[in-house]
Amino acid sequence: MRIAANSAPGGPAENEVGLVFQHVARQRVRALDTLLAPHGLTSAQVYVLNWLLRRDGLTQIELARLLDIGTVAVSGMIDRLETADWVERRADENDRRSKRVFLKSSASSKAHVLSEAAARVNEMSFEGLSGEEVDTLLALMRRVRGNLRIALEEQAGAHGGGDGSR
Amino acid sequence: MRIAANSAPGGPAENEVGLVFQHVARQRVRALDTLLAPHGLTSAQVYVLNWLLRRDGLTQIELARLLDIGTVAVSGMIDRLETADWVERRADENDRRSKRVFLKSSASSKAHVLSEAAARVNEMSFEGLSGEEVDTLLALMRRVRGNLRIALEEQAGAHGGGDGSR
DNA sequence: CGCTAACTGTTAGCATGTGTATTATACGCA
DNA sequence: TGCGTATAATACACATGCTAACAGTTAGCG
Repeated sequence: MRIAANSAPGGPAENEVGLVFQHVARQRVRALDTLLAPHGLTSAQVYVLNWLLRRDGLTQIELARLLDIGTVAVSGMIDRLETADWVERRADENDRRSKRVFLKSSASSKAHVLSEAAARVNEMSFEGLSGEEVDTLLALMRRVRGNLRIALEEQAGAHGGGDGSR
Repeated sequence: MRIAANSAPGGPAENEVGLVFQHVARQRVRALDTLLAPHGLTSAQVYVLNWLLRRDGLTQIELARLLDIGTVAVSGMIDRLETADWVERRADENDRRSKRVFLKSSASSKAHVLSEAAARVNEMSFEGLSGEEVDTLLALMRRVRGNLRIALEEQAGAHGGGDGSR
């Protein structure tokens, strides 16, 4: 099937730019999910577990900020991780609003699986790219992320916006 | 809050690489959704409409391939777009299994809104990057997408895999 | 102290994506 | 011709994200 080039008369080329970011992100999720499925884990869950491996006992709101998702999404994630016995919630001693999330041993013992899967997806992604190209790509992506972070804050603030839950 | 650098003892640096792709993709969705909400549209719906603006009457499976999602997801998308009266399904004359999706006038008349929103998100994303840097970034992203496309096919084929619905 | 505002987490309802299974149709080859 | 396979769309169940609304707790300030 042939698709018209970007400059098609009625076809906005801006759209294709957006799709490439969506596609890469989703492809990486699919690749990671496939690698993790035999262990009963998903990519999103592994992002949570990896932060906890670095820093056990994070509060849910700290996780939300690190993962750049809302507190509602974290709540659901921890529900599922807790049900599957990977983590447990414990009340914070100093602030009864907060709950801290701790890894259980079943999760800690899987640390190598998580790193290996992440490394494998990076290999798949960067096949044929030089180290320098990978560095360039990641540096540019981080600049884009920074741009969007600022722009989204302005966007939220502009229309009388929300509670800052993300 | 300070986060340990990538080389933290137990903390796999591979993970942070994955997150940057996830974050940029989600941030772009959020920015686009915010711009489109006043028009009663979402980013995913706009990706569909934009392809139809280029090529009206695509079948659902063609849309699935262009958007790199499964046929099930397309089915749901078109359900919602049809309910909101943006598009309509018509039976294919030559193949009674297929349904072709056509824009309704309410959608065609919004074409400029869609391009402007997409262009605005690109401005937000690429603020402060030179044209050359943007080209470099997009070229590298397309190479990554190509790598992952191949790797995912191998991954699917390797374990006795599926029906090729994506 | 007490009131108000901010913060943390959850519930409810929705959009978007996934995998698996099913139905209906089309096609290829004995 | 007819049987078996491939294809197109869908139903079902679930994971992940969102917004809005709420409850409980903390903190700030008169």
